[in-house]
Amino acid sequence: MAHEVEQRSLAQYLEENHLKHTKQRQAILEIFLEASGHITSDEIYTRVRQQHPTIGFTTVYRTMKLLCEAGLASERHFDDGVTRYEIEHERHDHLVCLRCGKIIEFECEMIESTQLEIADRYRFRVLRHRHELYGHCEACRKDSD
Amino acid sequence: MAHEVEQRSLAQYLEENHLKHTKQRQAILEIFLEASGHITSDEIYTRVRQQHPTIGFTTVYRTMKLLCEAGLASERHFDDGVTRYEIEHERHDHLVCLRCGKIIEFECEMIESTQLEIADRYRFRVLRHRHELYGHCEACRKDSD
DNA sequence: ATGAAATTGAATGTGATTTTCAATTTCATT
DNA sequence: AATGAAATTGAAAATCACATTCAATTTCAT
Repeated sequence: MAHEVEQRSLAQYLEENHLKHTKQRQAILEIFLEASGHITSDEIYTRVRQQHPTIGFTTVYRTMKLLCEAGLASERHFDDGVTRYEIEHERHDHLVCLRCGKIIEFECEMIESTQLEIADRYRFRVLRHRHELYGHCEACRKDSD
Repeated sequence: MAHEVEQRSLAQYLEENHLKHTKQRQAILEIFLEASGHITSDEIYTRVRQQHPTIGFTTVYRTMKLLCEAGLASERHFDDGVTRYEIEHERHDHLVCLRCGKIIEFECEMIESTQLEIADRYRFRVLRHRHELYGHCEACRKDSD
C-alpha cells in the first residue's frame, strides 16, 4: 500500500475520535490520493468500484466528508455546481478553463497580503478565501482564438 | 414605473432576440432592481408575489436566467449552495460573513492587475473571476471574539 | 471469543433547480 | 381590430446532487 504517511494520518484521526479503521476508508483514501485533486465524489466512486465493486456511493460520499474533517482533503465548489475534493495543502488559488475544465493551481503572496489589508479596512476577520480566475487555458486558446 | 434605463435595456434585448415583452418580465426586473443585490430566486419570488400573486416560481426562475443573458443580472454561488443574483456591474469582490451572512462588496485595483499577471504567466485568457473572503464581520466579531 | 458501538450500503428523503406541456399571451401582419 | 404563428406562462412532474434512515455487518476493546 502506498501513501503511508496519509494512511497513518487517517489512522490517527480515527483513533483519536473513536472511529473505526475499515478497508473501505483505506481504499477510498488510496484512490483519492492517486487521482491528482479536484475530483468529484462521483468520479471517486467510479474509480473505487474498479478495485472494490462492493463499496457503495454513500460510503464514498461519507468517507470524503470524513477525510475533510481529518484534514486530508478539502471541498471546493467551482461554478459548475458540483462539489470537488482536493488534497489539502497550503492556501492557493485556481485558474479554471471554461472549455476543457482543466484546473491549474497557483499561489500569490501579493494577493494574500492585499486580502488582509482589505479585510482590515472593513474590520473583517478572514478565516478562508476563494479566488478563482475563469477563462481559457493555453491549449484551448490555440484551438480557436 | 422606475428603472427606465434597465427596462429599456431589457426591451432591447428582447427585441433583438425575437422574445416577447411581458408584464411578468417587467415586474420581475422591477422587483429585482429594488432589492439591493445578492438575492435568491426564492426571495425574489416572495416579493414578486406581494404585488403579482399570479406569477409562478418557474417564471421568476426563468426570468432571472434571462436577465443574466441580457447582462442585467449575474449569478453568484457563495458557499451556502444557493444561487444568488446580483445587479450586474463592474468587477468587484466580496467579503462574506459566516455568522450573519452579510455580504460586503469591495474593489481592489491591485488585485485586479495581479490577476492579469498570473493569467499571463500561465498563458491563460481570463474572462471572469471570483474572489471571496469568508470570515466574521465587525458586528459579529464584537459578539464573541 | 464477545458484544457494544461504529460502519456499511440500499433505499429513501430532501431541497434547489430544470423540464414538460397544455393553456394563454404577444405582436407582426392583415 | 382580427388573425395566427411563435413565444410565454404556471402547475406539476422530473432531475440532480446531496443527505439521512435503518437493518445487517464489521470492528475492536475487553
